[in-house]
Amino acid sequence: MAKAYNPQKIEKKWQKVWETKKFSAAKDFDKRKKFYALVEFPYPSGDGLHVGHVRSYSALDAVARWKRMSGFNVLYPIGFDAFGLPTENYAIKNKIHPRVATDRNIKTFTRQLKSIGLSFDWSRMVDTTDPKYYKWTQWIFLQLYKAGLAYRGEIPINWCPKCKTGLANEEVIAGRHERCGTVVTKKLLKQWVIKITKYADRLLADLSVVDYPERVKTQQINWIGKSEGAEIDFEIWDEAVKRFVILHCKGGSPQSYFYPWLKSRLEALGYEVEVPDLPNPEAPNDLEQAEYVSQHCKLDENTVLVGHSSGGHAVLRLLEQDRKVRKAVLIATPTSGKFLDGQPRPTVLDAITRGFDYEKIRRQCQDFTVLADTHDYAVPLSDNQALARHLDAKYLEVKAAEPHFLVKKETQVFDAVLPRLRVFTTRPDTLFGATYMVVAPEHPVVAEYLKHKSHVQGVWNAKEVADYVEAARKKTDIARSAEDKDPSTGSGQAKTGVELKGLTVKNPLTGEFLPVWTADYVMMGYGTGAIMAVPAHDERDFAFAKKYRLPIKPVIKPPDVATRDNLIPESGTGHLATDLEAGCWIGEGTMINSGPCNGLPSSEGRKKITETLEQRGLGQKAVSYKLRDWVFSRQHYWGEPIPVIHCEDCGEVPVPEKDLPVLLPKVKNYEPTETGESPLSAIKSFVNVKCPKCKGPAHRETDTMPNWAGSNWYFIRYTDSKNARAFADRKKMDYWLPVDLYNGGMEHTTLHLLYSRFVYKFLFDQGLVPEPEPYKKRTSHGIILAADGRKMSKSFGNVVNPDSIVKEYGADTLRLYEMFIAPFDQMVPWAERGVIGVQRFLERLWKFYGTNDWTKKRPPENSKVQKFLHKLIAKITSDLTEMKFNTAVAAFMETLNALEGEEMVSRKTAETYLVLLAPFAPHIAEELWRGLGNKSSVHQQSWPAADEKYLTQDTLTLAVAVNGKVRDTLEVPSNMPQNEVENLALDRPKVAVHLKGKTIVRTVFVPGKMVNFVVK
RNA sequence: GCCCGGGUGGUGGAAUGGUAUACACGAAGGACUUAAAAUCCUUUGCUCGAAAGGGCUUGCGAGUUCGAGUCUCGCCCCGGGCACCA
Repeated sequence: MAKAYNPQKIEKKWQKVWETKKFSAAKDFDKRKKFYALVEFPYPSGDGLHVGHVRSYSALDAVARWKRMSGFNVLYPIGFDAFGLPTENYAIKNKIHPRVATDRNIKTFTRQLKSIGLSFDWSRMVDTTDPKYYKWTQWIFLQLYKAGLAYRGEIPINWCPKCKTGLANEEVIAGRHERCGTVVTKKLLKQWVIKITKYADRLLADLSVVDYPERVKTQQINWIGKSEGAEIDFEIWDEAVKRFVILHCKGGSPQSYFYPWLKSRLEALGYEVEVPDLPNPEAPNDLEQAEYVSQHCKLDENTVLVGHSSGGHAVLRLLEQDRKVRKAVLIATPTSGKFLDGQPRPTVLDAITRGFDYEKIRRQCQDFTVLADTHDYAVPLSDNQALARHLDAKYLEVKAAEPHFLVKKETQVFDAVLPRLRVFTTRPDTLFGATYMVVAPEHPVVAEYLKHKSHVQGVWNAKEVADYVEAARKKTDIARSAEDKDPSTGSGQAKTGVELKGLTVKNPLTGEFLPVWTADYVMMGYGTGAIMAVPAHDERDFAFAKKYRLPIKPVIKPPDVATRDNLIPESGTGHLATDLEAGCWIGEGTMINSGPCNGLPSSEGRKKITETLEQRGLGQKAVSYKLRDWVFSRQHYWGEPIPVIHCEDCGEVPVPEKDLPVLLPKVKNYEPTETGESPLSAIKSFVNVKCPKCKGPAHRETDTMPNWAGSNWYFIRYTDSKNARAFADRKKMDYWLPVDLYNGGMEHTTLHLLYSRFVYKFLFDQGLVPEPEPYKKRTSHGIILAADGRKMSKSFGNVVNPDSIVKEYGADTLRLYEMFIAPFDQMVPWAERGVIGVQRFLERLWKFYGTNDWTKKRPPENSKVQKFLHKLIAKITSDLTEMKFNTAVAAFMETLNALEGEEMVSRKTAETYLVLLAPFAPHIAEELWRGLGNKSSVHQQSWPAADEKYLTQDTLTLAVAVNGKVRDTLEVPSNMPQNEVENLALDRPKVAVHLKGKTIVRTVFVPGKMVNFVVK
């Protein structure tokens, strides 16, 4: 067997054998213990497989093969994540249908993957663009929809002007689209959004039960961004308001429903409140009730009139009869007489029939608020809307605590009666230091202000505010944050903003009046979109206050500067010296200028102030997350159609499950449009459908899903990839899930990894999957850079195609090299000259097996060889466990080097070596194994165990050191007692030289390692 | 700015607080060859020395320890993530 090593020939040969024998097929319900190894399935781009794919796939292939040999029933599947922009762009550019391009690319990828000898179970292959697959992607969407976790909202979203599509927050990296690098802008679009935020806390908490690398966990923790603090309400001050008169509903009384609660809350804030006992509550007469109020209550231009349901009619009637009031609030007041529950209410109907002179009413009061309940059982929303229109009122639509606001505590009513600005802060302890407020330009209070509502002294700078809001809307995120450094301080940012002149709020604890600003350094999407600015203790507020000469009021005294004790704040941030010079201290300290809290440590003040606010109903503990809801719409062709139909009468109607999948139609033109509409919207036969509910005319949703939709759950499908009745059989899921080992790229940490954890948790809540976490263990490979240190990219022309390496060196060389090149989780530049080292190793291995005559009887091998072998068994086993593939390959090389120098290597040793090598270099191991005359495959051998007796040495090389410096080494039997070793060591001339004239004060003996003399 | 990684020969890298530089690439010298490639052998951290041998060395500076690449503190540099998140 002196043939030359010809990898191309033997690799093809064995790949064929393995495929026909189905060595890598996973067996459902097998009695062996299961092991599910998963790699992120590739996106089949036109560029073909990348050496980066090979790195993680061959590493996990080694693990999968090793696990099989260790007696596990291994599932190591593969598939293709084929929907998405790259294919669509490629198709547009080359005028090929994406379907055709995808099929072609999948074919290429399959050929390439197979050429590497990866032991995937190809029978379970999935393709996310296959209707049999995406039927279930759509089905999962419908489950989310039914659970109220998918909704359509008109929100400003990230928009890529180049790809002409909306993007999720996670797809924007440093203000740019992660795929094409274009600067992302904002666009107001009606979008499908998934409420991933509802799972924020669990996604965070369950990170403690999974085995993920620390860097992955931290990235997810930061992305979810939980902050604990408080929400605090600042009353929007109207100095004209002095008293409230509350008129109850039909069947009510001053003691019923929310009236006593509302009364006491308002009184606590210093307002006069009257809740008259209206006559004939069971059969209210608006004229009679208005007359009663007119006579018994004090109504003037400092009064706010509040009417609940039929009480609202009395309010309207009073105004109609020339009573002037400051403000009127109408809560769920009927106007059409069409009651949703169809119950008769004749006296209420009388009032409606009499009608109201809205023009006259509007003259009596400048400020109307209409509060509607979205799940009212009696008053339709349209009644409230009509009323708001007639009165030019501020219109609020809320979901009441109980339908029609019939409950003891109704915060929504309180909010409507007494408008307040709610802020979120992590530092309630600095409440006494708030000197102004800032709201995001998108905050509703700004729009109200511009509409001349919710203010008192008048709107003095409407144009300035409107211009600012418009400018902020147009700015990209990059432009917002690139407003860069303040030249005066070198840090902080030159923030912009304008005051909403005429708008004032009241500090709930101090009663101080504070101006309100709008500035784009406050984000609408975080917290409440409004902050209390504490310039003395927040760098951003500080910079803003300095620029606009707003007052700065210190309320936290930093720890003692003179002693420099306790200078590190709890948060770990802040640099005392510079902060103090700047006049801004963001750390902890002692409270000053804070009334009853003076002298408290700030951490305690936080608790005390929150409690005080809670007691007075002016605030509460709150948690805020940076995580945003997941924008799920894409205005593109090559994606899963969102299975929803819009009907003029029924509104949004989900496609019935029996009608799934909603097939992607064949179209001529799949280029994205300028308008933000999907190209599907031009396909009449697709768009125009019958409503599944009422059979009336309706149209289909034309947005498609993002590329992450199909990859959310693909690992579930692998357990039962051909199931036509369910997304997977529950018994099979119970057997295979969760994934035991999942390897993928760091770039997916806050995308695919987070999304799929969320979807899996959701499915778990629906009782559809067996566990709350999909992946037991996650590992991450480092990316392979090009030789020039840049990212491999077609545009740089530095991409290495694995085909050429396989052709020149063989798949085994490529596999071993990629494992050898660096630690698995570390990024590394490709260096082709290093490939030769691995190839030389395989050539030497080939020669070693070819030149020994293994058929001849050989004498028993010496224990030295046994030791090499068992050391190798132990090393390879532990390296596979710890995914240290680079040192495993080094160990194979080392051991071969050692064996080459030995005369007596038994056939058994030679065989075991190949068994160990089989997971790493499967082809050559198989060829040499069969060359030794074995009939069965090397891959079906069981994994050897290292024998302890060969791992211990009978002689050891000990280091002899003087004062920690090694001076000599000593060859001794491993069981030699300490005193004999010491005596031996003392006799060594090299040691003696350093001991001469000194006294030994101590001797340190480390068994098996060294002896150290400490001398003076 | 904040949060993670990381810094070891010419290069990729190895090292449970115990002989730093395994394994490999590259380089130099040699063998084989008419020659080259391939292969094999030798050398290869720096430095002083003819040699024996000595000194120095894991980004920098301190500390703990009999002993530190490894642990602690401060600083510098590189990579990644987040980025006005209140």
